Amino acid sequence: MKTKVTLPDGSVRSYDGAVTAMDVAKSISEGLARNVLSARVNGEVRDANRTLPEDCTLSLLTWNDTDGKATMWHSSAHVMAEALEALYPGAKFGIGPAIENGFYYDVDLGDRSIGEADFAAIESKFKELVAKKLTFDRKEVSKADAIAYFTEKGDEYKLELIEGLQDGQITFYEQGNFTDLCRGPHIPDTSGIKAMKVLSVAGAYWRGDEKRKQLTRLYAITFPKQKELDEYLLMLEEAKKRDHRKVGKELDLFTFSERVGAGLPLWLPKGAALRERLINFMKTAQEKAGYVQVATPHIGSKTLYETSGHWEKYGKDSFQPINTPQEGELFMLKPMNCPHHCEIFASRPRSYKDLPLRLAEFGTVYRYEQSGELHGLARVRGFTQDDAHLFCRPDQVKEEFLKVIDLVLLVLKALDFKNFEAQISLRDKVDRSKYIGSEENWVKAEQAIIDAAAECGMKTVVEYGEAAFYGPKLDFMVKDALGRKWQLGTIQVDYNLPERFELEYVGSDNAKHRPVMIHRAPFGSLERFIAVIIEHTGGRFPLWLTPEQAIILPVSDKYLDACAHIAGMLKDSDIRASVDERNEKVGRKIRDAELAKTPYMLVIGEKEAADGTVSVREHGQGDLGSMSPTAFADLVKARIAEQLNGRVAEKEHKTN
RNA sequence: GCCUUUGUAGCUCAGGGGUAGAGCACUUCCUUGGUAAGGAAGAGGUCCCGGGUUCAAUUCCCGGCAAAGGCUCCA
Repeated sequence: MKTKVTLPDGSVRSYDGAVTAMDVAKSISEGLARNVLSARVNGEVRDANRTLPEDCTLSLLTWNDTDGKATMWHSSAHVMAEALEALYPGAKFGIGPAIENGFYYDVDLGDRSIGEADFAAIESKFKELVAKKLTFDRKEVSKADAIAYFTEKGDEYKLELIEGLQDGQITFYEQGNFTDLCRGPHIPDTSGIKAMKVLSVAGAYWRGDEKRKQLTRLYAITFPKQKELDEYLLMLEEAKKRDHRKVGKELDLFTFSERVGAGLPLWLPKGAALRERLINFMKTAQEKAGYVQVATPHIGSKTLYETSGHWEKYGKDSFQPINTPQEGELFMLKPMNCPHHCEIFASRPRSYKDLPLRLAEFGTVYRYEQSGELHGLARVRGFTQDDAHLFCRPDQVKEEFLKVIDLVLLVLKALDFKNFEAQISLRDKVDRSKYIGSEENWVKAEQAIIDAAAECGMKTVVEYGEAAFYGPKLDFMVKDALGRKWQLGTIQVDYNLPERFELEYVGSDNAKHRPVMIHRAPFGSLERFIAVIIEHTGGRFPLWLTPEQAIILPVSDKYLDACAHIAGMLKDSDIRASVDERNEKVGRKIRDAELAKTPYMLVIGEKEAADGTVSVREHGQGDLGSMSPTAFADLVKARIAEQLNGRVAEKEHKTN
């Protein structure tokens, strides 16, 4: 018998008799064999020490492969479980998968609990086990034997998992003193695990069901080198430094108050001004794109939300209605702007010539979020959407999508997001019972979205079954500077509300027609959007957006008058600048301005005061030399113009 | 809402059964200094809130509230 193996580079190797992936690795090089964690055989990831089929394609997976990492983390989860079983006898185990960064294991400790203080003990037990160079032995077992094993052990979670499996497809993996129900694959042995850290502990419902028991979920990560763990921990520190809650406080942008209430942000002057700039940016762009601005109140009659259907669907999970003292009328804090906008559409007869009608409002809405769900500005209970509703004819959907996409791209460019993709959410391919609206309209709209996205040449993924019941949608996902994913802008087609509000327009045929409604919010919400740009930029906002564009630093208070004069000139050029009048040395003023992330510092001393120049220093760059105030103003304006056209970003990146 | 952790000066944090500390920020004074921290003095606290144990609680216990990390949910 011969085994024929095709490697990723296309080369074919032939072996006598049965071989494993590990054998193949050894035949290539000892070094490779040491690094092999698992293998992809005919597309399936398997243990490296399993016998290969006679004819197969093989990729040897190491730490450099996502699947290789996942194998090591999954094996690490088993070892951590063994450690937990040793430290907490009688613990029962749920599931322990590898995740994007590391792994976790869900465990039922009975009435015991694990806190951060216990991490060290778990880590040292883990290291002790790993040092034994444990191997993972795969065993195929019958369903009856599997049930017998875990009945004996008294682990009802594993028994429940086994129940869902087919006899003949059940495998156990055994390492050291620990045997687990597991599909595999696993690493050859634990000698490659050189560093381990328990990261956090949290509660997690068994099978994600809040009605079932809450298990203790222990998150951890392992690495093949201590240095890599150190780097990972350093990266986590970096992310912490960019945390919008921390940066927001440092830059005096916003705050929260217990007395005002959780999840209700208070915008400080600098933050409020930054918000205003974003709003004005969007307003200007929307005006150019043919939107009209409307304004509606913060509450609306409960009847309005009964009409829209929101009351029935979300009423229980909303802030409860407020009532009037005399008449007992019920009002809702508005959770969304669309019902109000529908009423504006319905306020008078509409002709097809009026369409598309684009109603825009920076509308503040209030949504109840569970207390545990609140998170800085990213998840709040009161927030302002850059909302608009487009009422159009079915044949205008694509054109409107194109225009909205343009708007979103403008935003992404102005904020220096280069890494993004569009997700198109369509109907379930099979089950169409839950969707409202005619087949014809859906087909048309889905095609319109796909075409519009294609025409813009965006990186796009299509998800079937992700559409809302009322229409298909397109969401923008961006990656920030640390590679974390965020969902920002959204564009959604809605067939439901026009129906419920019985919206109509008169067509060219003089008959009544139902308009299509499109919800869209390029920022999503200002709160969330600002949170994302803070974390993306680390607080070093684009020049056009930043709170203070320049700070003027007198070398001594003899030059305060000269500084005031420069400040006035800059103000006339619409540049945001102030004078640091403190009785400190320039070195100190520069340091503070650098820490405050002020883009430009203008030093004024004897020389500048005499010849009317400014000595310019750029944040993070250092001294740029001196120039006239006008030249500086021009420089700032040119920078801003470039940023708003989206070109400066790439340039800056190259010089960095 | 649930699990784990946390709550001490404006900020970052130390401390601990006998009514409290540091650095930065702040105020005043000295200093007038040229590209990342000049010096000195001073002021500032309901130790998150409520209850309990104790001769005595900021510290220990219980209950709230808020925050952090998760889970669940999300128009």
